[in-house]
Amino acid sequence: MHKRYQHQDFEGKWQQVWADQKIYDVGERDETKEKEYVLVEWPYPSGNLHVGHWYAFGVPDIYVRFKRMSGKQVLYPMGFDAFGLPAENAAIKRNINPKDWTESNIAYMKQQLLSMGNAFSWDKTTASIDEDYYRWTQWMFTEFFKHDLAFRGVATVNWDPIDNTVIANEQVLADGTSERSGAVVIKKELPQWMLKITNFANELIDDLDSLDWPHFIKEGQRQWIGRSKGAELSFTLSSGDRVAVFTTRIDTLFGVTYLVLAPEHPLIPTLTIINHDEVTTYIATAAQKAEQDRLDATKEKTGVRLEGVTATNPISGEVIPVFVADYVIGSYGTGAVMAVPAHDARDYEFARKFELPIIQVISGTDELPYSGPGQLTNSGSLNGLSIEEATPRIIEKVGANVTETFRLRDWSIGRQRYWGVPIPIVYDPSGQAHPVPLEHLPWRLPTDVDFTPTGEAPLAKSVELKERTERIFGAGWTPEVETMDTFVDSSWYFLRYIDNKNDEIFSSLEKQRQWMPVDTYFGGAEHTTMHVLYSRFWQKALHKLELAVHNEPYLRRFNRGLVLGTDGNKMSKSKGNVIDPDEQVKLVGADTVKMYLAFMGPYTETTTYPWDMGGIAGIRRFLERVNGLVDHIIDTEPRSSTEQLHRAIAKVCNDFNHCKFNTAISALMIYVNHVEKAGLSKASYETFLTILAPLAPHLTEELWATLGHTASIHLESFPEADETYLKADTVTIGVQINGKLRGQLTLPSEADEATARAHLAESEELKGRLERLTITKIIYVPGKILNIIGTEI
RNA sequence: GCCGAAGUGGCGGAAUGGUAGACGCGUGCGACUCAAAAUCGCAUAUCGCAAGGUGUGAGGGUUCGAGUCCCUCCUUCGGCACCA
Repeated sequence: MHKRYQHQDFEGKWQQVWADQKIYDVGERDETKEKEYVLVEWPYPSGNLHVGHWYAFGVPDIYVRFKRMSGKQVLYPMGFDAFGLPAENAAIKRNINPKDWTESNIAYMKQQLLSMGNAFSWDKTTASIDEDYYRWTQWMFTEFFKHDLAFRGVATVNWDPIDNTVIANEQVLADGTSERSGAVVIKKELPQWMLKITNFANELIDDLDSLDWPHFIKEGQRQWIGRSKGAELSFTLSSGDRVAVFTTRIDTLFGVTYLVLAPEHPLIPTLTIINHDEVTTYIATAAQKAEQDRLDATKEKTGVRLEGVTATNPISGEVIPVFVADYVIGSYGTGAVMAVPAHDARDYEFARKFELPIIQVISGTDELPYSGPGQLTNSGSLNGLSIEEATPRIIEKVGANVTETFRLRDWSIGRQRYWGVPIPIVYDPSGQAHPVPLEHLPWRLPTDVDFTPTGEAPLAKSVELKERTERIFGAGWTPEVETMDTFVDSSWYFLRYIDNKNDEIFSSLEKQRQWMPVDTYFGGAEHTTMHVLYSRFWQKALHKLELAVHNEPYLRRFNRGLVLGTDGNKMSKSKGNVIDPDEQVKLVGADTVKMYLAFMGPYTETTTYPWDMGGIAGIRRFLERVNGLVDHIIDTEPRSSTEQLHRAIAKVCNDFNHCKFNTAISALMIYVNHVEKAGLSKASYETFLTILAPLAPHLTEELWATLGHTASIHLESFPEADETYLKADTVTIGVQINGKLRGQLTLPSEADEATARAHLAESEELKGRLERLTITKIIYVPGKILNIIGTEI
């Protein structure tokens, strides 16, 4: 008789044993085995594990354990992305140091993570706040600086005019106000530390082709980078200046009826403009314009004509007016646009408002604006040509350059915050920036800082930082006072895991050759563009500087879904629908919680799953039955049980490989349903425990030990299905008449068509129908279907 | 508006172009019990007494055969959003 399933009696015990025996540590690379690097996004140590963490780390753990048992050397590291605003806010609120707060959270969270019973490679852990981590973050930044990949540029930032500080996009609320002060956020041009991600724009798109990622993630990145192929050409102004414009539709050049410059366009201040005051006022208003208005694409277009300035259409020689309007973006393309109101919705709207001529130059419809295919018209000698034919001719005629433009901007990484990696730059007395040399790294975050927000960068108030700079570099030298965006920290953590104790370099080429690239990266959909793109850039930049072996960090990427509350809403304290995983674990055990999350639905779908109390009870019920399975052991099991076992092995193995944990679990349920009735041998019982082990590591370990085993079940090999048991003697197939299902037929599994016909002739079920049928054709797909085509009498 | 994903029972979801609804939840009936819970057994897409129909968002198409492939449309979700 079996013991009751008391998860609380053994889950903690086994977690302790695994930790003591370090059975999940990977140690050095073992070249006799294939490697598998499984990565999950390292968490922010908020101090409390929620269901999302379980979903993010617990379900991939199934895959990890399966691969490990299948003979791979699996690296499944865990660490902490521990810089960031929440620590600063918590510290301000509780009047404690962000470092202490963060470190105590990490310690607590490690304990919680252990309670999940995951097979983490704890010997490879790291955290972004460790000095031997951020030292290298800083060093790589200085290398980028030396190679012009990090630079001081000008970026448009979100400016909070009440707090007088730069705020992040995420802190701008949907209505365009600041999350912090409630002020209406404005755009401001400020000098910023930037990373030259745009240098890699083409590679970041083109190299996606080599990756085994879902289509939608690749498309998301492509769209984010936003490559447009087109042409750049110049218009000559009445002042003699030339204005470059970028267009994807140079074929519509004859339809240009005006030119538009962005308010930020550098040429404007140099021009002699009759209505100078009006233009200046407009530009000032546009610059101060609230984020609120800019967000609203449906708002009416505004602009001012530059009186006294005209431009000449390079192909028609026509003289056209020039406008300044904020619907043209200064930082995209050349910051100037040739307006073709007949074939562009925005230009059309603007032209209607300012009563400008609209000349249709592509035929196809009378409905304007029109952007579909057609022939050129009103285009001089080019009339009648298709868009494709006309494009190269016009390019040649006006001497345009075929070019590409990107939506992607350089990455602005400076933050006026305390709790981050100090940007390792010092300025000499003339204001020239110099990288802090490696011997002085880590360039430590000073502690003598009041980080209460005032609008000034907190590090500017540090006496220690100022004195340190002067002591090391000389009198009059000053430190950079900004810290780095935390996305920088997480752009290379997977490289540190594999060589986390190296003092010489952030990650040796040797270790990279051994472990990189990441084979499977499980993560959240919210990181599709930002983090995944930034870290791809970082990898490419390192590769270019010959500091990284590989050009791409992640071979395979999966985005998981989102677990909702029982009411179908996103879990939130205010809705009171938060499921506390600790409570659930206490109630039903870690194995049940993990298996329930895996059973809810396919893991690699980016969708939502409401938490179902009945569903988790069902999983617990299943594990109770597994616990009692020992009572069904018999000396000689029937062949059906052996067949079912091997079918389950084959199915589970295949499903695990494809991360389809839900159907793998269902296969195991089918097996248990069968052997509870038919009985199973002791050998089969042991085999079953090994295939269940990745899903229920604690229970299977306990049952394994009960059988007298002294070594862990997790060191066993994953069984292989025996082909001879996968084939049944007979097979039941469907019989269709004219494509409609009309009955069934049980045949020997290797039956040929003649045999199938012979069985059909004897079928009582189908007799009546067949008598009324003149058969013209029979389609027989062995093991699948018999379709009889004919005419009914 | 553009890009992407998805629409299957009361619910979560299964289904290499080949018997739609596996598995689980829920529900109903039964067994056990003084009773309830737990557990076990049976049933459970839908219309129909039945024979037999009808069914995977809608409508077309390809095919011997379509949830699956193609076209048009609708709805929901996610991302981007004046990017020339």
